[in-house]
Amino acid sequence: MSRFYATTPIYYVNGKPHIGHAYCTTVADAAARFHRLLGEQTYFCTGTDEHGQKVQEAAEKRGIPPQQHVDELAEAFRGLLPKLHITPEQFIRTTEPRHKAVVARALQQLWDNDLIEKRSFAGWYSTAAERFWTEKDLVDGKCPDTGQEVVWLEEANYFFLMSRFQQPLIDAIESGKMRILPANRANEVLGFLREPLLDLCISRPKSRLSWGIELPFDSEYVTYVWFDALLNYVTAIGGFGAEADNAATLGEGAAPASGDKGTFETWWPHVCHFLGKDILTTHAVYWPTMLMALGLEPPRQYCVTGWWLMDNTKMSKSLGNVVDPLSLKDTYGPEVLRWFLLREMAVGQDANFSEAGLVKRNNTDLANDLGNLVQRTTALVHKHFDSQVPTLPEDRDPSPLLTSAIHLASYLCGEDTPFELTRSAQQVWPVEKTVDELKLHVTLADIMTLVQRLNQVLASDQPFKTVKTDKDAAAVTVYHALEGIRIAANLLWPAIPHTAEAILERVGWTRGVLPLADINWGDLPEGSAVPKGAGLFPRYKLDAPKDAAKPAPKPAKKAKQKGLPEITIDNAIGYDDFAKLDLRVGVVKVAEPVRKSDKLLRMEVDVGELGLRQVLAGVAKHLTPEQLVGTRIQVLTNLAPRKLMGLWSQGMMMLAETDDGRLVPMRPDGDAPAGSKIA
RNA sequence: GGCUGGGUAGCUCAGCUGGUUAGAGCGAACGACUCAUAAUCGUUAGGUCGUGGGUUCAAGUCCCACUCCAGCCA
Repeated sequence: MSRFYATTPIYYVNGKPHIGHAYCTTVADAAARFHRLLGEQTYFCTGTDEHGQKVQEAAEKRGIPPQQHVDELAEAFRGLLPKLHITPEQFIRTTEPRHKAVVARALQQLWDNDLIEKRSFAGWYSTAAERFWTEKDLVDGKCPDTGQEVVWLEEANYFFLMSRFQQPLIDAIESGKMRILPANRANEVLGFLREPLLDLCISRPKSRLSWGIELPFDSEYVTYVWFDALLNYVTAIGGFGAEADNAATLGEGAAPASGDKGTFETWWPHVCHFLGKDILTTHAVYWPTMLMALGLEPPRQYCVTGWWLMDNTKMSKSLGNVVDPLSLKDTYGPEVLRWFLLREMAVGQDANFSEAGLVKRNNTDLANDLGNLVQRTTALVHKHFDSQVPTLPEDRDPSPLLTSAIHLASYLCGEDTPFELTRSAQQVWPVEKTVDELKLHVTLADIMTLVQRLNQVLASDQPFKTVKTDKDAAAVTVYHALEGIRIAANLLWPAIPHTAEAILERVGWTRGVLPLADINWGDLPEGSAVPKGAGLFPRYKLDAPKDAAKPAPKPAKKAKQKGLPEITIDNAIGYDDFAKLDLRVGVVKVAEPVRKSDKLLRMEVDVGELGLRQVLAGVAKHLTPEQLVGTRIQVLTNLAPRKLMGLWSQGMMMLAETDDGRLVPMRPDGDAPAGSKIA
């Protein structure tokens, strides 16, 4: 059985989590889940990087010990995961004793094998940038990055002899042993490796940096970020003697499951490192050479993700263009955010982030296509099939289009079934292929073609019609539609896990999410109960940006119909404009004159679920309080509140104004209760 | 400055080893339907495939130059 060990970078705790962290982790989570669907044994680890100067300084600034400082920040990162429905097997922190022990053992081994050397080194040091510069790097004698003063500093440090592994690394990449996706990133690394590879400085004197892991062979130094951070990938799965510590720290059940050869060999090198393109060199050059020096295989696979842009520039605090996309999870829910992140961005490329884009993805993919499909299908079951999965009648074959949907599903699941390609599905790949290539956006698009095909089937088979004349025919369509939904939901589980599980229940499936190999069309048990429920994905409307260039108002459509006179509407509004109005039936509970006003009446109006609203209306000359109390009126409830005569008005009473200036309240006919929407 | 990749319909992009009228999604327009969350289904979109040369019976698809953009490195 093949294995898949997914990692994210361990995130540096010098700030709060942002969309970049969330994205990379979400992709890794979804990829791990997809591999689980493929029947592979998977392990997924993320965590935090907690040493270094910036952390040390931040803690000093707050006047608290660094450990306390990082404990708090690590929690911010760890706490984000469940909010995004991300479920790693492990969360690792570099300040944990088990990890420090691994780092010490690894460094000692390299020292013993003469792969680490002490060298003295001199250069212009910039405190602000935390690094040395050469003479020609300097700009006007100052740090080229920060523009701050630099000082000439001479110090001895320890160097990892990385240069010795240049050729083995090139070979590993070119032979495909170390696979970097997307491919252009591999070229980038190879380009970097055309130049001579230098040795890597891996230490800092304690005088400059105390918050780090001490070198086992020189207590005057701590190790700098590389060995400290990158080795977490090995610690997490029990390398360098961490098995016992892991089991003790994580608990037996939570530690990586041991295979026949022990935990570390179980997972290494079946790893896929997910990372942003900004840390490609450290992961694809420093890290594999470190592993080679330690006698280990280089990582098998990398997935390099792009950046989310705002208005085509990188999101950055200094640019002030950060609207904290993460907060959108609170507005629209984690599943919608996950869907947007996974579906909108081609893995490896940059993409633009916008709330409008997220809303659009939600509305078109999730609400219109998927959610509505579930809704319309189960509605038929409730109306005509006693809320049970219909029984398939004998001797009735599915329609050709329905058959193609069935074939499409099994094709996605990996069977070599031919199916008819249509205009909207010209190219579809088996899930296994696109997941292997980590083109998850394509995987999701392909699965959605199944959803679209099912909508086509309903339009063409018309079960809502045939159910009246030929119930067996309707039963065939509805049964298979439910089955198609069940399989689509199963396949979508890696992206939208909670929703997928909810959909499975909705179609009467109780066996949960299955691996692809166990998905068989027709397993949905006839007669199982189909529960009722509300819509899965609400549609959202987003106000158009104020400054957006408004398209020229279109001339009103001319209604062409025989016998209907043509009219021209100069000030026509679209349905969307109308839909902005929240008109409700209200029941007047209290009505009284407003002091010092001969026009205004103050009312308290019950508008059902919206509660009691205070409404002021200028009708005192036309109506008495007695004519209003206890009666029903129409209220516009989402008009911006306004103060009149010192009193807030939280709604507008709808009135007809006659030519002679009388005001007549609009009274709802019938018995619609308070709060009913008027449309 | 060096290296790499890219400039294809309003937007986002597919177009493998050169070969019938250059494709999809979104948006837009029009039509159909009414089971459903005003949703769904269908039809339509004529874009000098960055610019200029070249190879070829034939180039978005190969070669050269130029230009613009992005990334990596220094």
